[in-house]
Amino acid sequence: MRVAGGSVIRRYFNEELVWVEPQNMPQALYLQLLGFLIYKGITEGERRMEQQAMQENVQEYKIFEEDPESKAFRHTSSHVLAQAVKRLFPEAKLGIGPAIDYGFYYDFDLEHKFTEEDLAAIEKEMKKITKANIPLERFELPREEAIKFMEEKGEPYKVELIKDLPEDEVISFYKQGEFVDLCAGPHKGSTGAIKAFKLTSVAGAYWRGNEKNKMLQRIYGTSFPKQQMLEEYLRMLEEAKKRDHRRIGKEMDLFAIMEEGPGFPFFFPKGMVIRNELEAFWRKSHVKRGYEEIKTPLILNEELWHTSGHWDHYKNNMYFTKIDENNYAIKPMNCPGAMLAYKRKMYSYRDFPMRICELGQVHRHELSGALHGLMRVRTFTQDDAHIFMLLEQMKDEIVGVIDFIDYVYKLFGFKYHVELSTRPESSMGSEEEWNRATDALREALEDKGMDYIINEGDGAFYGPKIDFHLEDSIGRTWQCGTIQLDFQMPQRFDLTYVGSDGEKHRPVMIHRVIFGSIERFIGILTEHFAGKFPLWLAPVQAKLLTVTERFNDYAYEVGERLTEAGLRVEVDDRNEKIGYKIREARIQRDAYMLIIGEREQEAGTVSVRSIKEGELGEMSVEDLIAKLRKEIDTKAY
RNA sequence: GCUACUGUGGCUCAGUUGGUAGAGCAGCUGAUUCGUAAUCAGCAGGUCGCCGGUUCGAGUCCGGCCAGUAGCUCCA
Repeated sequence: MRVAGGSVIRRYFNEELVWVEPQNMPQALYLQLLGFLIYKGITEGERRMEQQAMQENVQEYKIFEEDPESKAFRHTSSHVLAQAVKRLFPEAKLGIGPAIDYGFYYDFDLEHKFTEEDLAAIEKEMKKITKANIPLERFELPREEAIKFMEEKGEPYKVELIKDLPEDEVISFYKQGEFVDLCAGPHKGSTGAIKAFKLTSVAGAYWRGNEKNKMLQRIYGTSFPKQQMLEEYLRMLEEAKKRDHRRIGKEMDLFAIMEEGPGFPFFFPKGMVIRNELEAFWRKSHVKRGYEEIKTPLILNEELWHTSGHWDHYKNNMYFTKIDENNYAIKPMNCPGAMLAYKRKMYSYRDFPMRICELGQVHRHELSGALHGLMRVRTFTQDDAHIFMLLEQMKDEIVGVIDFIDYVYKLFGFKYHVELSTRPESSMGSEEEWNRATDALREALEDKGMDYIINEGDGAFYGPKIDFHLEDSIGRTWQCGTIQLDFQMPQRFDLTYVGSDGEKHRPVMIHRVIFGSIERFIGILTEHFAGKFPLWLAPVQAKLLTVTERFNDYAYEVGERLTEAGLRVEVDDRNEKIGYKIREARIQRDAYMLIIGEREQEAGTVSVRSIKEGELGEMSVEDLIAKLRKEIDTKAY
């Protein structure tokens, strides 16, 4: 994984770490880097220097999560966990126990449900094991013996794992004291290497990730070679939590999800400012790229969804309703509506490529346990587009969309990764069509020289797709942009155009989104910027704070001028102390605080304080307006 | 949907072995007119998620439902 050198951390404030707006580095990446540094065991002072160096010229960093040495370290931690559990609960059956990005986990099958107290007891037992500094020894067994070995130990899950290994695979075990585990390794030499760890949570997890299998209990933990590193890491997690979009959304009064509508978010005035600015930006940038906008209905009859294939492949996620004894569905996707819009008239090959976009609100019945703030909801607005074209225009169009998405994400300073998803089990169309479509996407990616992961069987039911994933503040990734190639819908809806030969032909179509969903995108933006949005998105761009009520008139006068200059302004004219007003404005993440008192009134100026940069000193109102306008206009379309 | 946990005034949280709700902030009123992260005082605000059960008595125990959190599964 490559990381371009970016600004990481700038200063400390009252002992508390201040997160710097990651202009070109997402929070999670920052955490990873820091985790890596912590892992390397450097001191606070060294770390700051290290960070300085990172800012200036470091082009590439190997990340904690991928460092093989630290991975082995966390993996050994999971074995220690399993050993401790086996000591305390001998009847527990072992599942799997790998290292993960920031820690490790182990799955157990056990009647008894692990409690908080159990975790504490297990931790204690783990301490004993690490203190005893037990050496880890690797040994190998032939297949049959390995199976017999695990059968004798009464580990049915391990037996299953061994049986599923390829015939020629070497079957290796690691032994530490009385504990033996099937494991490919590598590991640390002994349990004493693990100096600091913490079990963080217990959760259910299906055996081998299949919901038809039994649900096992999974214990999560994290570990480090030094206690101080663990503490540092846990503090980082706390900091990351502070930028959770659900928390900031509440603090800034942007949006909320209420008990009366699970998964159906409300947007309040300040949230709507962000939303409307995003939509305005979206429209302008689409017009510039030759898109035309449409709007299709939320509700369409059931017949349509049979035609589109949604009935067969997506029914479980749809909401239905009845109107005058006829069956209707609330749209879970915008494509069928777009198909009908296409079919309203005849087209020539000269009309292509035809790019039709739509901010389409969809409803999907997501599982209750999957809902998560704005990131996973039951109604959301896709910034959708359908592009109709000739086969030979396909690659250029895909490349065009990739560039568009890249442009938008870079504008916000997002780093992202790309996945290519192939044919799922439940799908329509022929093998040949799928191959052709998948190849087209792959070629476009390779043309652009983009790194991508292949995600087997994860495509949409009507076609393969390229997904763009952005990270949230604690490193979870969320799919936002996607480009999906579709040979099915045009067939199902019998879409045609007239070619140069005067005959009817079938157009090729792609679906794509850039934000993915406006809701999710706002959630990610909120965390990415920790609520300190770029000025063009900031709900309040300038907040006027008067030192005493005597300066209210002047404040309103200045406010008027700023409003006329097109800025979003609020005046805090309350009878409160200036420190109090500043504190509140900071919590609200108002972009610029303008302090107005005696000095400013007399000089006809304002004292400027930026949420990002702190005090900037006195400024004339004209200069301020020029500065803010310039900052807003850095956003291009 | 599954597993575990959680659910007390707008927000953040107290509430001891079951005896009939408490704080801070926000809000309102008044005083203060005070220069860069919380001025002081007073007032008001809660059928303790909902329904049922146990009990003389339940925020506190039990059951069901609803919602949330973490993870699994699924996905923009």
